[in-house]
Formats: sequence, structure tokens, C-alpha cells
Amino acid sequence: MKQESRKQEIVNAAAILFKEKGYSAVTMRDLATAMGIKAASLYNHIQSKQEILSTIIIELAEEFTTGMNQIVSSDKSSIQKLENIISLHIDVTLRNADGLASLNNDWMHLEEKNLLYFEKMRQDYEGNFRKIVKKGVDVNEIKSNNIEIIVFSTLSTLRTLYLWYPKQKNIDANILKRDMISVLLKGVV
Amino acid sequence: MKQESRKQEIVNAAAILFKEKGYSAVTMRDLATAMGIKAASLYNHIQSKQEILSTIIIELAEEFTTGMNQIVSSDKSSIQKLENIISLHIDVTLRNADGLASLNNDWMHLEEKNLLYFEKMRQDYEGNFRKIVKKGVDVNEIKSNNIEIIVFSTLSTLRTLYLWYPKQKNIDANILKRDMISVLLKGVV
DNA sequence: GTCTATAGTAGGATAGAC
DNA sequence: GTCTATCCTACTATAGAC
Repeated sequence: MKQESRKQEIVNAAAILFKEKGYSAVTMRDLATAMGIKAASLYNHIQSKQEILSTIIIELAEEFTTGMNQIVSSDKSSIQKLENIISLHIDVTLRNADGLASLNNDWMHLEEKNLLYFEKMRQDYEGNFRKIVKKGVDVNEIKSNNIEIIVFSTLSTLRTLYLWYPKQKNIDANILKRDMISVLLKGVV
Repeated sequence: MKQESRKQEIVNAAAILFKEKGYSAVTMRDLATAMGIKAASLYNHIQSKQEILSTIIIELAEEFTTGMNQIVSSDKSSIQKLENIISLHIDVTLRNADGLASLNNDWMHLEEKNLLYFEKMRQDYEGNFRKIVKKGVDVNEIKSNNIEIIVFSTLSTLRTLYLWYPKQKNIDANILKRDMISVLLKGVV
């Protein structure tokens, strides 16, 4: 994405290792070995292990935030907005499934400043999601008694896509979106 | 559950810490502080940090295995079996939400022998789940084009219950079961 | 951009006193 | 059952040569 390709290579390699063992269990030596260099050499490209983690997580969180903001301000029905959210998750997952492991499991290891920033984005995201579902219920687009369970179960599934998607062979993104929308929303409409 | 209450206290305290920061990021000194003692004292009750992790995870995995085996061998419809699986997850979650965090996120830190045992149980569990859904589709109890997505989305939601449930205030287990069954299966039946 | 060498810290675990 | 003291290892990160 950016021009700093060596740093990006390190970040990408780190995302894979973080996915397998979690941030805390991956050492700079592990990462260096994966890159075929020595641990000390990593520090010519990154400032700290922390910086790698925040690079992975904050970038992804901002992608979700941007995507959600566009959906929220669009002139669509609640159901269409939910479909677009599902689509957003699938797009991000296909592009960076490894990084999503860190976002889901290692966000608590962000340092203070980024932690607060992340938690704000995450809370806003969930808030927007909940508002869309509520609106859908108000205008009778969505039939349900329990908004919280719908928000929770849908988000759980979308957040776990990063684990499931790599195990499927050659799924077409559009077919996946169609089927995902079908399964997640059919119980709701 | 058992008589060895001091060990169980340590395991319970560890489960809470593992949930917050993950197994690798929790030190024996952290755990000792939470217990109000010194790190060295822990070793009078447990053999290693590893033992704490495997105690938490293996016990839970065996609960799921036992529960699933009973459901599989029962004389019920596919839908009823799925309802019983949802019920099983809710029961286990209400009893030990903290431990489920380790089962979900830190199983890869089990040592060789327990890791293989765990992975076998997990694979069997998913296999049984898939078989039940397939049978339901075969006999037209379940209408769907994509079995894998149903298995994935349902399991994702059930596995994430441990994160969501503690944030809800005073949910009655039976109401939760009813609503969960409604949301998870309505899109499927 | 990568290396060797190493500083400085923190981790899991044990020995032995009380 | 808990303590203090400590061993040994492994971690993140830096300095300085090539």
C-alpha cells in the first residue's frame, strides 16, 4: 500500500505470527527468523514491537470506521445498510485476514494512547450498528424482539470471518456476500 | 467442584487474568498478586503455569464433548438437537465464562500432548455439529444452500457468548436460550 | 541494511527457612 | 502454606562495525 515496503513486509510477517500465537508469545527473534534476518536488524525499519501491533490494528480499525461512516450517512434502508456492513467485513477480511486476528485478540496490548483511540472507534462502530438495527425495527423492516442478540450474533460472525475464510477453498467474494447476507439476515427480516 | 479448593481458587483467578490479557501476557507474579501471595507460593498448589492452562481448557473441552455425545446419541430431530447444542453452550458459559476465554484464545499454548487431545475434541465437536446440520438438510428440516456458513455462523456466535453474556444485566438463562434459539435458527428453518 | 555483542529487565521455577 | 533469596533463561532494544 505504502512505499515503505520493507516495513510493510515486517508488518505482514508479524501479522501472520501474531495470528498463530498471539502478540505476547511472538518474540522479535521469531519475527526476525521469519524474515530471514537477525532481530537487531528489524529495528532499522520499525521502532518497537508495539509499533508493529498498532500499525496493524489502527489501520484496520480506521478502515472499518471509514466504511461504517459511509454506510451510516448513505440514503439506504436499514436492511441495505446491514447488507453493506456484511459486505464491508468480507472485503476487509479478504484483504487482510491475518491482521484481523490482532485486531480481535490483541487490541488490549496497545499502549495507552492507541488503546483509547481503538476503544473509541470500536464503541462507535457498535453504536452505529445498533442504531441501524433499532431503526430497522422501528420502521418494521426488521422483525425481532431482541435487538441485542441480533447485534451480538451478527457481529460475532462477521468478526470471526478471518478464521473461517482461509479454510474455504476459492470462494468467490460475491457468492460469499450473497450467502452470508442470506444466512445472517433471513432470521431477521 | 473438587475438594482441592486452593488450587481451584488459583485456577479461577488465573482464568480471569487470562481472559483480560491472554495466557502469555499474564505472569506468575500477576497471578500471585491477584491471590494476595507471592509467586513462589503458587507452586505449592500447582506444578507449572502450563498446568493451570490445561486444567482450565481440558475440563471445558471435555464438558462440551460429553454434552455433544449425549445430544448426538439422543432420539431427537435435527432442529431439537441444534436447540440442545445452543442450550449446552449457554449452560457452560453461565457456569464458566472466564475459562471459555482461554479455550477460545489460548488453546495453542497447550503443550504437545494436551494440544493434540484438545484439537481432536474440537474437530470431533465440529464434525458432529456439521453432521447434524447435514442430516437436517437431507430430511428437509433445515432449508439452506450453504451448510458451511450455517455451521460457521452458529458456532461463531455460540463461542463468543462468553464475551457478550457478562455485559448483559440479569438475563434469565431460559429466556436467553429461547431468544438465542429464535435468532440463530429462524434464518435456517 | 544487516551483522555481532551486549545492556538491562523480566520471566518461570526451585531451595530452604519459618 | 507462605516467605525471601536466587538461578537460569529469554526478552526488547541499543551501540557500533561492516
